[in-house]
Amino acid sequence: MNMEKGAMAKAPSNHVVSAWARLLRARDASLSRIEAELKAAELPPLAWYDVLLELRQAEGGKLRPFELEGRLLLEQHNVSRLIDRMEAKGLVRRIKLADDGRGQAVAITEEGRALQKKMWLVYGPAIEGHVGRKLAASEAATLAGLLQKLL
Amino acid sequence: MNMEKGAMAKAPSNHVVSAWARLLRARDASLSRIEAELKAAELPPLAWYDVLLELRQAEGGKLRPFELEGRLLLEQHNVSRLIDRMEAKGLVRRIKLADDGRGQAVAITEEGRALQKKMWLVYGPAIEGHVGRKLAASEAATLAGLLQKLL
DNA sequence: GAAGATTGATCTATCAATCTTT
DNA sequence: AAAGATTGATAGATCAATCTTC
Repeated sequence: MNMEKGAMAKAPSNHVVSAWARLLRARDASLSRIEAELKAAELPPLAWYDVLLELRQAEGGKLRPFELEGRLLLEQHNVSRLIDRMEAKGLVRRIKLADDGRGQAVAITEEGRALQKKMWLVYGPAIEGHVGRKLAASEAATLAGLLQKLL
Repeated sequence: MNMEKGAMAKAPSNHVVSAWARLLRARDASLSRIEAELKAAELPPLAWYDVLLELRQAEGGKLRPFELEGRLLLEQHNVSRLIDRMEAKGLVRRIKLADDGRGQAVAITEEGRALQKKMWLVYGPAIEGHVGRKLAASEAATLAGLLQKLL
């Protein structure tokens, strides 16, 4: 019986398949409802919010692209073009680094900080309306704990 | 205090925000790992699997595009082009309906059935390896139950 | 050569408009 | 007009290749 390492996984149980299928559906359904609210408020997509929030929380309001990549689970080329668009809107700006000629830093601007706050005014209530409202407080905590195990 | 209908949602609790953030991350992380396995096996993306599975489970192995749309949470034009690509590969075929001149049905082909089985041989173990393995049996059942509430 | 990041080409997703049948 | 479905145009995502600096 060769069962070493992570290889040789067998077929999943019905409970596991059900959890996986519902993870996909619950995410798609909730996200599309929440994104619809942002869109109705004429705000940009959630990916922009995620970038702005990470930058705002970072030391000095800036991160290097590969750090954003890791935190947002994006790939390098996607980060590159996402930053392009956001820089074009004045939400972030690229800064050359003195100590490493290869790298740059992406810094949030005042406009970026303002947009992040403005988006949260819609995003927060949307999370509450489409997620929080459907769960008891203890259920939300349990769900957060179980999902943590999948990371 | 105007609190009628679904309007006026307030800011979400920390547990709710945490559950939501992890729902997004857990889905992205698990999906990218699982899709990577399909890709390594030179198999098509999961969306194709979903279509094939829905068709196989449907009465007569066929569904109308708008039925697929509802089950897969896709939009009409996306279904239209997804079917285009799958039909080009011989996995499904469009059939004109006698009773409703507007509509068509999408039917799974033998090649489609074969591909669905072949994909499951990789997909099933990938679900077990990236999801099932990280949860106790009772945890998977609890997770499935909580996610159900979000639909 | 490897790390950090970008670019060109291509594929997919999305929006608005269109077409046919009911 | 409404339902079912498709199409043209465009934005975004993905792949492979490239560029610069370490």
